[in-house]
Amino acid sequence: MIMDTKTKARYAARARIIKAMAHPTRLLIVDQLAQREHCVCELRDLVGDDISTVSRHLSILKNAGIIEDEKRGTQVYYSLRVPCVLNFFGCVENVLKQNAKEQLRVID
Amino acid sequence: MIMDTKTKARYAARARIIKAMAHPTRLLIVDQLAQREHCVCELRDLVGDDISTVSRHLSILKNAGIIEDEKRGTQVYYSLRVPCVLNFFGCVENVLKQNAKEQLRVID
DNA sequence: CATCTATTTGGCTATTTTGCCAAATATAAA
DNA sequence: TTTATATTTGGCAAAATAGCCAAATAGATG
Repeated sequence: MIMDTKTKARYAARARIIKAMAHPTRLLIVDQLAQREHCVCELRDLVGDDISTVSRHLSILKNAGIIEDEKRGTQVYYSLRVPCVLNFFGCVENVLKQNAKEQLRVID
Repeated sequence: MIMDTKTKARYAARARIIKAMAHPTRLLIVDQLAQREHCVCELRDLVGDDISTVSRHLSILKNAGIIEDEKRGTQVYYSLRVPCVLNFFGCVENVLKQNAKEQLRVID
């Protein structure tokens, strides 16, 4: 009972979105943008990486449709396009907490 | 205003969880396990990949704490440990729908 | 126009991820 | 014990990702 092409494509599309979130720096960026829009240089200061690296992370998130940009003068401001991605954090914390509990249980 | 080590570690931990989900096959597996537990060979039939590949995907999900396993006889049954990951799907569909809308808008 | 600042992109290397095959392991059954 | 089935693991090669530097681009300002 192998998957048809259409179903496969659907999962691939979903994975692309999630993959865009699957990086520490990009999670931090999303977290920051949840509060307010930021320009690239502000995010570089927060992240501490080379600005070209930050720009690449931003383009990955933008490409996935998670954030959007607006150029104002010489700066580019990024903001969260789909706030529901913030719901990920709650569940992720949940998983981490469960894992920690399990760790304790194993050690005992 | 660069990040401290602790904060960095927190985002890294979160990213590890999300990365475990960031693959089409693994999303399919999570989706299936949401309905009921499955043994590896059932999942292999659904996925269509080599069984060693499926096993590796399962170990990644298990390692992240998203699924758990139980050996019964010669088979290993996997089940969802943290159902809240299913909430991801709703938001991901949301993003995909928004992206499609934007596509339409651009074409017009 | 020349220059400055902010951002993106090309190009490169190092690292990680993927997926297969073959071999190892574990349990059940003959 | 031998055999068969289910699963995991080692090892490899191909592909994708990450992050840096340097160069290109774009807008603002003198």
